[in-house]
Amino acid sequence: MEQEGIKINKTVARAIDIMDYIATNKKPVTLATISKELSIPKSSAFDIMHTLAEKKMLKANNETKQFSLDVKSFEIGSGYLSRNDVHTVARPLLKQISQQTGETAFLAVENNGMIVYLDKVEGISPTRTTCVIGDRNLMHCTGLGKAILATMPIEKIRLITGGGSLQVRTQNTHATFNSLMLDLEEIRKRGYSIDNREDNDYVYCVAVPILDGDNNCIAAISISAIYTPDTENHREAFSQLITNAALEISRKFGYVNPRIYSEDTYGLTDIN
Amino acid sequence: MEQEGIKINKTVARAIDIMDYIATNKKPVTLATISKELSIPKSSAFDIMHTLAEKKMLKANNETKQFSLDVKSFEIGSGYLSRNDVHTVARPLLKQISQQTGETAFLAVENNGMIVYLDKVEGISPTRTTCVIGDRNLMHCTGLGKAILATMPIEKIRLITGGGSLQVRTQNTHATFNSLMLDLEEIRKRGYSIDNREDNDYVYCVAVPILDGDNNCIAAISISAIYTPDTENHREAFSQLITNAALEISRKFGYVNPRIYSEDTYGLTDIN
DNA sequence: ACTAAGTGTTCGTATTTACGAACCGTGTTT
DNA sequence: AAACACGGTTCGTAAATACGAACACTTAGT
Repeated sequence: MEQEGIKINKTVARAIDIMDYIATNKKPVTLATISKELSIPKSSAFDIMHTLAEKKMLKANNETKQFSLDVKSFEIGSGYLSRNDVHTVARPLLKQISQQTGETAFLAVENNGMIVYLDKVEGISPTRTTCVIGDRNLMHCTGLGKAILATMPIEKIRLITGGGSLQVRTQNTHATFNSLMLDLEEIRKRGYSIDNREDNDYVYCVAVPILDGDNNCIAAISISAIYTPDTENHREAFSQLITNAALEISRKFGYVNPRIYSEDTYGLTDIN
Repeated sequence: MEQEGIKINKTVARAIDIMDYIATNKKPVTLATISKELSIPKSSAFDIMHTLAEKKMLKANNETKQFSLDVKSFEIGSGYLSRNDVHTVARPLLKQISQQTGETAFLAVENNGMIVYLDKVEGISPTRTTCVIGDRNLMHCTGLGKAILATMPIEKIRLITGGGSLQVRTQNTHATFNSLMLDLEEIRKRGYSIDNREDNDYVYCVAVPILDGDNNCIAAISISAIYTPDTENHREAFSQLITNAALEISRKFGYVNPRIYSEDTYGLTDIN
């Protein structure tokens, strides 16, 4: 591992790791914590964190000696969305879907083997589902994640999931790689993924990937609702809406096939 | 200037500057551009940008050789909002205000002498106003900016605005420091700021600051509408709504005074 | 009251990075 | 087709950072 020719600059890598740690750990942290958790010498972390604070990336509380994120991190992060085409193209469609169904519509991308929620439009339903924008989640137990996995060659799926037994969240979560692969095959035939309480005991969701002109999966969108015994009755309507929206978005990125999961979409023909 | 005892780490400062540059310039940039614009030697910028790319902060397009922001920047930026208390406390109030008026409600903070838009809830009005979340704007010509300026001591206002002639955006923009100071004094008496087409020829807006237990201004909220000859008729209703909301939010941060601009709020008694 | 354990901070030097210059690859001009 | 311009990449060494150790300060324990 790490035999890449890329020369990693230790200082900037540490700066990012520190901000990432503070962003994911939902509490502000002290210099000592960072030093311990990330195995960075105190004096080194000191220099880095104080420059980050000077640059308004981190906010230093002089009383509690705790560091939290500051506005510049937000400004830079917003820059990602404002020039991320998927986001701007998808948003009106998400709104439309949310209005038509009363449920919440989501947009997510894959990154480092997990999904990252980019956007949501909450429905008016009193029992609507939600999530925190920017948060990560597992792929094998979410509708969005499975929709994306189904576009990938088997080697990549194995790499991401680990290939053996999978982390279980509910009674319905796929516990094994083989079980997941069978589901992915169905997803490809069906044209959309279903998450029937696999991530959360109360949430039902259908999702479809977004593809570009090179048949690369660049994102996925979903409709998500609180599960009730008659949720299945809405499945057909939900899947139609979400598939049409995904096709419309995909076409704006040059995708030309008439359906989302075509043979060209994924490099995989048999799952053995 | 800059005689602080803080030892700035050149490497992390540059890394932040690079991301900041890419975030504010709305186009992807090449290594050469960064090197020229930020006066960083090519070979140094090379190392930094490639580690940033490795860390998923930047995305490197191997064909066009252009760098843009990647998801991690978004994730980190989202971390700011999810633990920024003002944001979570203010959001439901913004929603409420937007529903009651049909117009757009905004939340912004001050940073480095400018306002940064943190959140908005767009109204249903077909002629609603909007902005890009995460963007910056001038203080002296916006309702949000003036509401915040009015809480500051005169030295700080002078520092931020430059103290002399001000950048003019419309016929109504304050062109001089003195003109602005007279307005701020009125704002303090009135309890809220008015932006009557000072930033944009078509936008009218009322705004109020959010204060914490130490009487520090931590943010501002506003209602913004397309200007029409009868917009003034809504002023009283708008200002009541926004002031009540600001007081409600401020109290959650320990603010105890019965009105927003009390004598304790700002260190300033006369403007000469 | 003293000790101990926890912070953050400073400082000198071993270690790492920075960066000028040379190189490579592409596309454009002459 | 040679020369040029303009981008990215590599490399050796001057220059800047990293970091162990010592220090200072606060809080908790005995």
